[in-house]
Amino acid sequence: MASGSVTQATPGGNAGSRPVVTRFAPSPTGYLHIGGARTALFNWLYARRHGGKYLLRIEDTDRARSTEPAIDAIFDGLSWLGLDGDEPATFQFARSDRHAEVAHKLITAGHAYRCYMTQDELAAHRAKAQEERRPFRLLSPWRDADPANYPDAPYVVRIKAPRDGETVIDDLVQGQVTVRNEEIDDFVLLRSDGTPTYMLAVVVDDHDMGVTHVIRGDDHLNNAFRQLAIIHAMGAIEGWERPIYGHVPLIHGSDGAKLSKRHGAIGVDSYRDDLGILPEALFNYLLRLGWGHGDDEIIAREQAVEWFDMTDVGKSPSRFDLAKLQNLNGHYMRVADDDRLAALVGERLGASADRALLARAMPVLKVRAKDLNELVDGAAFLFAKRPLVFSEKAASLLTDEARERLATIHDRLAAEADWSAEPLEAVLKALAEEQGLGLGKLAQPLRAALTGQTTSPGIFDVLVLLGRDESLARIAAQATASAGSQV
RNA sequence: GGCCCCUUCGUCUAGCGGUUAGGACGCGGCCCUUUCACGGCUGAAACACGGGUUCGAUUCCCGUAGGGGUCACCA
Repeated sequence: MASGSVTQATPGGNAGSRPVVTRFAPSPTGYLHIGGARTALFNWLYARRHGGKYLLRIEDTDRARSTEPAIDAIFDGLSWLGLDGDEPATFQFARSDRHAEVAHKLITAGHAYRCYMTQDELAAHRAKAQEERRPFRLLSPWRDADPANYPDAPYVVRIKAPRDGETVIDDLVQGQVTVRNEEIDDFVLLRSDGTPTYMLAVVVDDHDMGVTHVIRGDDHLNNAFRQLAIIHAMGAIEGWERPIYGHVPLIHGSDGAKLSKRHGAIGVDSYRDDLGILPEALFNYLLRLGWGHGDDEIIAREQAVEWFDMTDVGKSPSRFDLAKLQNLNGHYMRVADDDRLAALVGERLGASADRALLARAMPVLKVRAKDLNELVDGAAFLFAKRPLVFSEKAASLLTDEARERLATIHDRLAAEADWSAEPLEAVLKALAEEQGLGLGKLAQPLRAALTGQTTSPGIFDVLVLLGRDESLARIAAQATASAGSQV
């Protein structure tokens, strides 16, 4: 698959012939966002599809920005989506010594060097380049300096990047991408305090973890060329192999701009807790963002493992569409287990909610909701206390005429011994026919009296769910009250 | 600005030289119906533009335009 650099040998070849090992390597500086979740998903899927391993690595080398809550949120989000790593996660910061060790090997072999330029000097060079309107390219005077001339001052370690030729990547998603080596600067490997940079750490960790396939966001495509410089150098020293890359296009917000806090860049936990999304729905949605399998839309986890491949990942960025996610969520709620849904809704409703009642109501409740929040709203009438609170529309339904009918309905229903849907329906239909009315003329006021709303599950289901006593009490409350008062 | 990538309905996508350009979400209409949903049927809606290559381009090549990414002692 991956070809070598045109001008550089790639000792050891590539990782394509080994068993697949993928990894998801988030930096814990924020929460697990939608883009990260999809990257994790693709890595998981690719590993499963090819019978390989899927690993996790926390890139916490930025001590100032890495936080414990962020790490927890990432693990929590991944776990919720069923994307736990196959082995305990690696923490990058803990491996600093190993990273430094590699940097020193690079120096010894002449592939890296100490650079004594200060940040002020660098800034000055950059400013000058800016002023002269030419691209800034670092040319460190220390690249080929004699160690005998090293001053007693702080230094960083820089890679001695190749300056001739070009580097080629055969990307699983993007295809063949070529960059001239002169575009690759002598980036920093070790900071002046001796700590490794991200660029060094990823390469070393990926190598040590045996990662064969690096599947990540498109924003890393340029980095791949830098990382390859390190890999090629270590390849010359110890035979390191280059991984196979797959750079997945980014997910944008609904306005086409980069996902930001303003639109959609909320954590995965927010989709669960605030938007009431089911994990299987987000899984399915994310899967279809950038990847397709013919006309298939509803794709279960097992099916995804069977079908997924990186070659089917599209090359263009996609926009996040909440409406579609919610539609998918509606589907998954309808097929979800009633007890599970009852538990989820129960959590949100608090201890007072009767789980058994919720579970019994679920079949007629869940077809009317596209997320857990709507499910909670739809279930509210079950636990409402008298006197009911009426919506404006429901109140307007309870006219004097309607209240009179409710009185009749109350008496007829009270006379029915078998409180189940069929006989209750028979009673109301008989009454409607007797009065020469459509069933709706009776059902709508009844619905209002029973639920305080104008929409609800089928009225006979509501009657049964509420039970004889509560139903009759709610009807009586409206039948006896005079129009206008809302008891 | 340099470098890299991308471009099919509003959105997600199928398509891999010859199709009435298909599906899904959303939107409109109809049906079902005690409300709202679900479900069914149906309608409007796309190949960014310009050159090539070819008997023939949505499909291949080159430009243009637009969009995105990246240029740190952040990751």
